[in-house]
Order: sequence, then structure tokens, then C-alpha cells
Amino acid sequence: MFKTISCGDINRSHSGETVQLAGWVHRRRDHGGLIFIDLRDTTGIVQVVFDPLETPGVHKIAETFRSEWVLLVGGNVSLRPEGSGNPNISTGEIEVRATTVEILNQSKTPPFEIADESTIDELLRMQYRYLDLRTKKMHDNIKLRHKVVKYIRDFLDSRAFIEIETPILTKSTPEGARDFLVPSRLNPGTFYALPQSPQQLKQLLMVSGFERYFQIAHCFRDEDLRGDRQYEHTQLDIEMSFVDENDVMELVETLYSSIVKDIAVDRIASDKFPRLKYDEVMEKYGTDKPDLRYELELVTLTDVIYKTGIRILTAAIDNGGIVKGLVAPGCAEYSRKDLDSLVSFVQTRGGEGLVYIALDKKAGDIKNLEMEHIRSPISRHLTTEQIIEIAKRADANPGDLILLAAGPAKLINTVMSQVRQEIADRLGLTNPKNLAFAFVTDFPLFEWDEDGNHWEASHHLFTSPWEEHWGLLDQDPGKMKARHYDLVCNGMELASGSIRIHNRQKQERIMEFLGYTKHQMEDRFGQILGALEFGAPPHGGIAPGIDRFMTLLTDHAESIRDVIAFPKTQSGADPLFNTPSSVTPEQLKELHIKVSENS
RNA sequence: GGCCCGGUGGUGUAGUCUGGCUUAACACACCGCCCUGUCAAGGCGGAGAUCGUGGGUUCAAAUCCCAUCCGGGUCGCCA
Repeated sequence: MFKTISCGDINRSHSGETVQLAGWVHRRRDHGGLIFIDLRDTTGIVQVVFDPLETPGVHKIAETFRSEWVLLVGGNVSLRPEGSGNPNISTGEIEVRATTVEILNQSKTPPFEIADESTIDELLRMQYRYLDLRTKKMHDNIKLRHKVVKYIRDFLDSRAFIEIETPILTKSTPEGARDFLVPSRLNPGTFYALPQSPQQLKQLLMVSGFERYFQIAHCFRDEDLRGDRQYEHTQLDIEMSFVDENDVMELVETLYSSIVKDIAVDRIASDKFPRLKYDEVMEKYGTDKPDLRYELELVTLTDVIYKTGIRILTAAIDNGGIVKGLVAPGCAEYSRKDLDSLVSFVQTRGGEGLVYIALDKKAGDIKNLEMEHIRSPISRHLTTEQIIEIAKRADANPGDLILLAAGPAKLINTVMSQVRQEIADRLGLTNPKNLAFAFVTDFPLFEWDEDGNHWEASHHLFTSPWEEHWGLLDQDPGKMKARHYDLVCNGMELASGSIRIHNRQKQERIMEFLGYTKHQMEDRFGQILGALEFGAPPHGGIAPGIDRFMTLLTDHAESIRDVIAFPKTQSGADPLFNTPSSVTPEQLKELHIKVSENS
């Protein structure tokens, strides 16, 4: 071993000891006489002193040190002279007085400083990811991730779960997300697919009788990337036999609240996660993954607004749309600029616009509201009584700002849910230390797809409907509820799960309803349908995303890219490896692949 | 695929709207010299940028126009 102790582990109890350290030159402070080097390894930073009077030879070498050189330093730990301690670092009471030094490696001047406080272009960070990962910030993120994953493994192990690996080369199932395909060399013209999730595999493991399975699983989806979406992400895949939705939710609830309590100690979360119905959260928050750190509920105002006859709003209602409002408490004083930025916020997200009604707090009480207290582009189309009615319905008071948007329900919900988030940010209600977990339940089993003009499974087609809803399949499938539950937190979907169908006939009824022919069922799902015929136990599970969860646990993650060691850019590139890249004609030939000219 | 923001020495930014006062400014980093208690050390000096790329307009373009590439956000998409 090169070192007898790590930089960050030294403290005043080691005073007087002789140590050997290895690490990187974090910073150097050359006084001409004394030279101070902050030596950094993965545990932290310690100050090394090179004294020209005590060790002139070693001091001479130290004059050549530059940032990020790799050193092996021998020396004595000593308390710093009175008054020269550094309370900002854990090793600030002591220093190592160097007696020997060896340069293990030199470094070019790095393209950016290895420091947490610097903001560096993300492309450059990715091009030199191995340097970006040297920062304490990234070390902390990656180490915390390790801790969380280890905690999960220990937790589930202690509850009799078995971790089982499933293959990365699996079968393409064209529904859902786009698959990543891998050509088969031995079977020309055929392909494997990378798993979008081990869904069918874990169900098969339940049929195999393992009863409690989990896996830290890599999942692959060839869809556009975002701050919270990468081509490949890691999920905690869980499946259990002989359970109902409560068992699964309670397991996750205990696991997640324990992680917060034991690892992310600066985070605040409750032990019990509220359970909310899908219809209710869509109405109140406009999204199925609401941020519950604050209230700010949306209000449907379609009827009151329709009565006013204001054309710009009622036109949308005539076309089948809705009007939703949101009260921004105490924001009546918003400047024209503030308001304009909200309007364009809505417009850049596909909305027609945003109508505001500011109620001057001078009115005192809502009953005393007069026209002079109203600031709104639609005020001249409204009577005082109408404004009071709107305000009452929205539960707005003088001093508040009412925001209204009209249009198709889906769009308005999407946009207004984002306005809600934006207002909460502006009001400072989004403390990242608070983790507002909740389960969303009672999802519809199917969603109508306008474009394709057919029904789709809103979760996936293995999800069981409520037992008493099977009768609705032929009558009113849109009303069928699913045994499906999501874990949400701070406006993020963290996990999705369900109780599965474990009966072949029932599974085939769903597939048939979704438009599959017998032949297609057999071709795509033959393996799972077959397994369901051999004593498949009732089972269900859930799959929490690890990457998203990690961003909630750290202070230093702007996106999931900050909790993944080697992520990809929004266009799916890795600037470090410079991939995707072309391959040799020989490789293509072996794989029976021809690249078309016009691509 | 649509929309929005951004790209200026090694890094981070200013300058762009309103073309010329720019020999492109500032901070950090880098190089040299000075300096014995600093810790984002300090002082003095120095080097370093054809302003993402390609066209165009103009007497004149970092600045205006067109195209294109790259990064980020967002809608679609993500069972």
C-alpha cells in the first residue's frame, strides 16, 4: 500500500505520528519560503507544509508541483501553529510536515479547475468526465448512490428478497417505448432487444416460485432524452407473490422513509405516504405526479367563466375545452414584466395564453371589491359581481393574483400544473430538503389514443383491472380502474407498479381488447401466456427509478446526469467516447447489416 | 419533428438589441519574478481569442440576414 492513512481521515488524534499519503495536488500556495499544498484524495483534503529550513531538498522539489500532480508524501502530523487553523475543513486543526516526497505522476493543466464552485459547460464536463468526477460534489453524489443501493440490497435481503439477474439481450415487444435492437450474427436478419424493463422476466420468476425477487436493473428505452430521462436508467425492480397493492406500497414506504432517515439525514420525509386517487390529483394539480410540498390547488372554473361570455375564454369551452385557475397568494403586486413572463411561460409550453386578475389588497375583504381594485386585461368585460364570483370559487382574496387558462383539458392540465410549479418556485415553496412522497392510485386501466384511434394500456398490459370491473371491458372500458400505483415525490414520478394478471384467459381478454390477434399474442407474449397456465401465483410489484430518486437526495444534482457517472447528452451522444460512431464494413457484414445510402 | 435559450482566450462572463468609439473588456486559471503561516494566499509583470461553422448584406460584421452543427430546456414521445 502506498498510504498509511487517507487525507480526509487525519485529525488531531494523529498529532505526532509519521504518515505516508498519496493524492492529487488540489491547490498550492507558494510563499517563496514555505510552500503549502492541499493534498486531495477521495476522502478529503489535508494541508502539507514544505519548509525550506527543515527539509531544503524536499522543498526544492515542491517548488515544481502543479495542479493535479500525483504525489506520495511522507511526513509528520502536527497541530497547526496557534491561530492558523482552518475551521472550514475537517482536517483544519492539523497539517502534515513533509519529510519525503515522490512525484507519482505529472498532470497537464486541466481544462477546468477541479472545484465545486466553478460552473463549467456540461459538454466540456462530459468530454473530460474523468476530471469532472474528481470534484467533491460528484464524488459525493456517486458515493451517496452507492450507499443507497447498498442499503436497498441489505434491506430487501433482510426481508427474504432474492436478487436475480435477468438477460440484457431479450426480445423486442413493439408496444411501449422504442426498443434498442442488437443484430444477431448467427441468425441473419434477426434481432435481440435490450430490455425496457425486466417486466416479463420478473413475472416468470414469480411463476418459478421465488416469491420475492428484486434486481438493480438496467433498462433501455430509445426515446428522446431529458434532464430526468436517459437512454439507460437504473431501476430497483421488485416483484412479489401472494400480495396485494397494500403490501407492495407498504414495503416501498418503509424502504424509502428508512433511506431518508438513515442515509439522507438532512432530508425531511414522513413515515407514512399519503395515498391519493388519480382523478383527484388530476383535478387538483393537473398532473399525475404532483408536487405536494405546497398546496396551490388548481380550480376548474369552466362554468363560471362560460357565464361571463368572454370570447377569448369561452371559444375554447365551445370547442370542448376547459378553464382552470390558480391563485398565486399575495402576488397581486406583480409587475407587468412578471406577468408577461408568466404569459410567455404558458405560450412556450403550448398554451394560447394566460389571463390574470390581480386583486388589490386595498379592497380589504373580497366583499368590498370594486372595479378600481382590479387589474386585468379582461376587467372591462367583467362586472364586479362576476369577478367576486370567480374569486370566491378560486378562494382568492384581495392581494392575490388569479391566473386562468382555457383550452383542451389535457393541454390546460399540463400547462397549469407547470404554472403551479413555477409560482411555487417564485414563492420559495420548493425547499429541496422536504420530500413529499405520496402514492397515486386508482388509475384508469386504459387511455384513448386520439392519433391511433384505439385504446392503450395506461400502465402496461399485464396490469390487472379491479376484479369487479371486468364486466366493463365490453361496456365502458374507459371507466375501468387498474390495480396500479405510482410513487411520486416533489413533482417527480419515482416508481410505477401494479398487481398483475395471473390468469391466461384474463390476460388474453386484455390483449384481444387492445387489438392483438391470436397469432400476435403467441408471437410476442407466448412465453408469459404459457407460463400463466402452469400455476402462476397472484403477484405484483413495482419499479422505482434510482436515478431520479438520487437527484432528490443530493443538493448537487441539476439533472440525473449529475448522479450517473457516464451519462449521455440530449442527442444521445457520449462526448468522452465520441459515440455513437461508425463501425467497420467487416463488422456490418458479419451482422448482415447494410446501411442505406440516404441516411 | 415543433418551439425557446445559449455557443466570445484554458475556464466563467461582458460586449450583440442600437454595425464603426474594439488594437474585443473583466475575473479566474496559466507562465515568469518577488515573498516564511497561507488556505479561493498576496504583489509585480507576461503570454493567450481569426467571437461554433459556412454563406450573404455593407465602405465596415462578434454585432444584421440565411443556412448549418453542438449543448441545455420544453411540447410531442417516454407501455
